[in-house]
Amino acid sequence: MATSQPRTSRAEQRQKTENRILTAARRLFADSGYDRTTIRAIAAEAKTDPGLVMRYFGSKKELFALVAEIAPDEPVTGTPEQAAEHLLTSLGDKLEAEPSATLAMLRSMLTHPEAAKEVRAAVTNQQRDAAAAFPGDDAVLRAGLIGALTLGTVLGRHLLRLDGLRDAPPEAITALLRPCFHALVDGEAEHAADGQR
Amino acid sequence: MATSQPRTSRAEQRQKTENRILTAARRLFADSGYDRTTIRAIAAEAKTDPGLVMRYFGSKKELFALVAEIAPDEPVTGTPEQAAEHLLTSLGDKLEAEPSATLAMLRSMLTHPEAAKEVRAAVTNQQRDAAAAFPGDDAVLRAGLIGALTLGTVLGRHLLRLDGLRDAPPEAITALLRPCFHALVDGEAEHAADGQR
DNA sequence: GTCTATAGCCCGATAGAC
DNA sequence: GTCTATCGGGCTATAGAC
Repeated sequence: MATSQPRTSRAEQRQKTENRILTAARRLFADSGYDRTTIRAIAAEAKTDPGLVMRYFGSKKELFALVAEIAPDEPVTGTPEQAAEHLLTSLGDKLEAEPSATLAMLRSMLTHPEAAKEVRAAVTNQQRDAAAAFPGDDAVLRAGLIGALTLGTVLGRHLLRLDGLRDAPPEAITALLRPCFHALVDGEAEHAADGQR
Repeated sequence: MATSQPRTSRAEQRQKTENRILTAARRLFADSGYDRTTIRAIAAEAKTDPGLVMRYFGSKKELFALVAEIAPDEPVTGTPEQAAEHLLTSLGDKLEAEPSATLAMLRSMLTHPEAAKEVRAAVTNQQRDAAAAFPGDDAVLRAGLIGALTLGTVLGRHLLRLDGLRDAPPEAITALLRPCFHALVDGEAEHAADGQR
């Protein structure tokens, strides 16, 4: 009547397998993007079989949606100067280490429509409330530019691994971009091509 | 002995078909990236059949390599201020209209290794000789940042189509980025997080 | 030369054995 | 519950009919 009690129960074993699958999926999606990552490869890296992956997570699309995510940024508030510093700090964090869940999303954003939607939504969100903290009537454009610059810098560091960007200390990069961000927040475009300020 | 002379010779007809294939391939690669673009779809859009596409261009990889390209930027020279203005003008051109050959490359750069190599090479090239025109010992990093910012802005406009960036006049964007570029060229990082300049 | 038919492969997903 | 075998379908690439 009494069932034997193994050292690791079935439930525990299943949990471990699920976690191995999730970790493998995150890594492979981040490395190769949605299309080039196969259920078979995920199963192999997680040391299980493709059938289990499908059984646990339903479909490749669902698995991607589960492991790829962009952590929402903290809302931007305060004076323009505080907003700029906040955005710089946030960029510094992304440069320090971007979780592979985010890299999976970024890697796929140009070719997987679902990922494109997520990235657009994340940037647009941040853009909307950043713009509210900026003076001037082209605040949305300037906030969008900050989003684009941030994205370009993160891409250059983690995905394209450009010279210099690849291994510079995050503070060196944010220090260099500080004048950029403050200029964009304040909205002081310079008009002359030849006069220097 | 004399062969009849049709109004459009076989050679002309073939030329026209090849051109239709090339145009279709550029458009589809730019829209959907390397993996999601199929030879079948290219043939359908060019109003031919997949066999001919393969016959004319050998393989999907070769066709992509033929139609996707990044036009090399003009070399950066002159004083730091001139270099900054040159890079801004170059960015303005890319914002005005990016050829679909380039968009095809950019669309695929995160998931197709060949495209990644090409984009890296293009950025690194520009970065190298830009750095030579900059003062300071972290010139390579600053030049790399300008490359990353440029890439982010172009991506935001043409591929992600972010609010504001999508339809702003190029001059409005370059005007806003002018202080950024000049600051990065000169290498005047601001150090204090709380003091404003 | 142009196009049709299909080979050969790998995929995501499923059914059923254990 | 876990895993194996396989289905149905899409792809690139090729072979052969016209």
